[in-house]
Amino acid sequence: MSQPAGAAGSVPDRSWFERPVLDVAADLLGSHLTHRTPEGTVTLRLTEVEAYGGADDPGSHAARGVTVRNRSMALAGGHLYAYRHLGLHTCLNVVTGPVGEPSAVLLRGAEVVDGSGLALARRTERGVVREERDLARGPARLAVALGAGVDHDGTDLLDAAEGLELRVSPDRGSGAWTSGGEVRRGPRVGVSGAGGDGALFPWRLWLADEPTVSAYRAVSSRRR
DNA sequence: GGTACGATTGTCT
DNA sequence: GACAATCGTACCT
Repeated sequence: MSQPAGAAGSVPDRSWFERPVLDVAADLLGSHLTHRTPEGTVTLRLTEVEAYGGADDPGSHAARGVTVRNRSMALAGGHLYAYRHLGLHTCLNVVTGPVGEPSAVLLRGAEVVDGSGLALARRTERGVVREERDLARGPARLAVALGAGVDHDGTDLLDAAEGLELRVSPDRGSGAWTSGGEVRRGPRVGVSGAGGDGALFPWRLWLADEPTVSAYRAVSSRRR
């Protein structure tokens, strides 16, 4: 398959991922994530992410240290941390920081810029897709559209043989967007516990005016 | 060994 | 707007 003209961005190196998690999160917005499989290729443009730190972040999986589930968070930056939530859904994270310092960026929303037919087919298998913007709006939907699951946990994005490739948006300058919408910041979605009110950790980042950004939902109090 | 709960989503009212 | 689905992990006894 030939590279489309004007293919967005460049492939970052390891040091790009080993920066502070908030810096990486901000720079991931607008970046393109491609997954090549035998059935086809899907490329996403990331529009919404959330940053999660280590022991200092009470909302993070790593708040109580590295465990079997979150061990991928402590890998070198540039790896993928994928986990199953509620036994139903898969959520994808890009690991940041150096080895042994768990932190990651949760991919919450994206626009399908290539392979929308394949993404739609994958999503339709799991339910009804009402609008095209819903293809990858929400972390679990994003994972389905991309064709990634928990078996991609620990995958290295810098290893081309894995079929996953990240390209940083060419619009990214030194920390500020010049086009394509501005970066907004707010409390993280659905995080319960000490980090739930978002006052201390407004680490959800998204691009303003993007229809693929998921709606904010406060922590719901549900009976069991 | 047992139990509570979660970085969600889809459906029903 | 509210709730059920569903299961692996963490924590407690």
